[in-house]
Amino acid sequence: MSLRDRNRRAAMRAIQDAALDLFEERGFDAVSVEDVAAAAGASPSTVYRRFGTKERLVLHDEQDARLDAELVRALGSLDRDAPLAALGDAFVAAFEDLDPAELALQRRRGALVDAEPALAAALVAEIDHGREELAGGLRAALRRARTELECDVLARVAFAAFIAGFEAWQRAWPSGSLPRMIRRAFDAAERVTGG
Amino acid sequence: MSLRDRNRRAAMRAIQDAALDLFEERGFDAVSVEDVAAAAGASPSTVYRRFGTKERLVLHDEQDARLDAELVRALGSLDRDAPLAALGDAFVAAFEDLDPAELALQRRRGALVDAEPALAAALVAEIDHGREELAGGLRAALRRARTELECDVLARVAFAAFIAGFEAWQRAWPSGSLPRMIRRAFDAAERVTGG
DNA sequence: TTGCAGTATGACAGTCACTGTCACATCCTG
DNA sequence: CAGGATGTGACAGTGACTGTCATACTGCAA
Repeated sequence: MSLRDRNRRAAMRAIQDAALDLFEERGFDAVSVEDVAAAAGASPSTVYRRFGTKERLVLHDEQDARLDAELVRALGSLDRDAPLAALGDAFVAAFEDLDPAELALQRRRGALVDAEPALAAALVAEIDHGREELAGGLRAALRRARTELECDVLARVAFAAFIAGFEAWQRAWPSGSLPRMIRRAFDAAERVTGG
Repeated sequence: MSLRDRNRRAAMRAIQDAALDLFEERGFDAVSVEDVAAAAGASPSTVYRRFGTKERLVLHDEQDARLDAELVRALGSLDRDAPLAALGDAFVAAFEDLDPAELALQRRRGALVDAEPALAAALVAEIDHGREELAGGLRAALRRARTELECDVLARVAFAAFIAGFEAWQRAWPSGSLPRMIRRAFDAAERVTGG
């Protein structure tokens, strides 16, 4: 990672921090992107260049890369007889050993998303994009063992369990462990299907 | 249903028809709400009053009420030992015996949603709202038999299967039956879990 | 240290989705 | 036919987002 990249990350963190402060204080709707830019000592142009949309000021997450990597890894060596369990392992692994500061940031963002329908909508749309990529990967990895429809359903169920676990963790905050909650959600998924 | 209601429905259908025509012809982004209003012989004010957002010009569906009703019915007499199957029955029932014109409209809207990320995002958000309501209903109906987490996961898996079935039907168009595709998706859900 | 190439930045103008308001028309009801 | 309730269009305003351009800056190499 070059020096430029590091600078960019630092700048984005500063802007996101300023944005979260303002949103928590006044509410998402009552704060304009211009306000955020001013508070962060940047121009609106820069904010848009970095984050693209107002919603991504909240949703942007450096941690996402880790989940991607875990899922790619899981796809590489996938147990064809228990694919959901394997995907569950990947999600759990992606959220294990998280920095407490990172965990608090997750919680902070989650609280805003809960309070703001516009953020919830944007988050769901983003997640759906990741879900689609996973479905593609599963189709490739399970070409022989499963139908296209099964791969699609599998990807959906996996993300369904993940999100359910994440939200259960948020409801239980500050007690409870995120990876453990995700694990429990995957277990629940196996329990509620098939009677 | 009063005369006023009937008039309103007719007006909404006319506006939605005009909107779909324009969006298919020029693309969603290249058409403004003002264009739609002009084509439908109404004012932008009226369009916004009826539909709320530009996306809902495409997503609005009179059929939604039927799905709601079926889900409420399913919740009323829910088999606690096979809740996913019962929900599957409800989704299948909601899309059985559909008017061919209604079916074509479903397909038309689906094609636009596939082509336009903004529409996909709005649709996913709308569905997520329905999913949340179902989760609430399940918590009430299964209070004794299942945990909150299980109810949440169950609602998510049910909608996951439904959407997967719907999309499979779209991919297979014009062959294939929508209720049968939904049924197959629910079967797939039971197959891919616990495997 | 300095000069250079590539890149980030900020200013600006423009589009359009969406909101709220108000006067006016139109429609069921008694 | 008079009444209030309801629907409508015109209008002004806000703010998210886009594209462009000149300028400033940064990291690298000589």
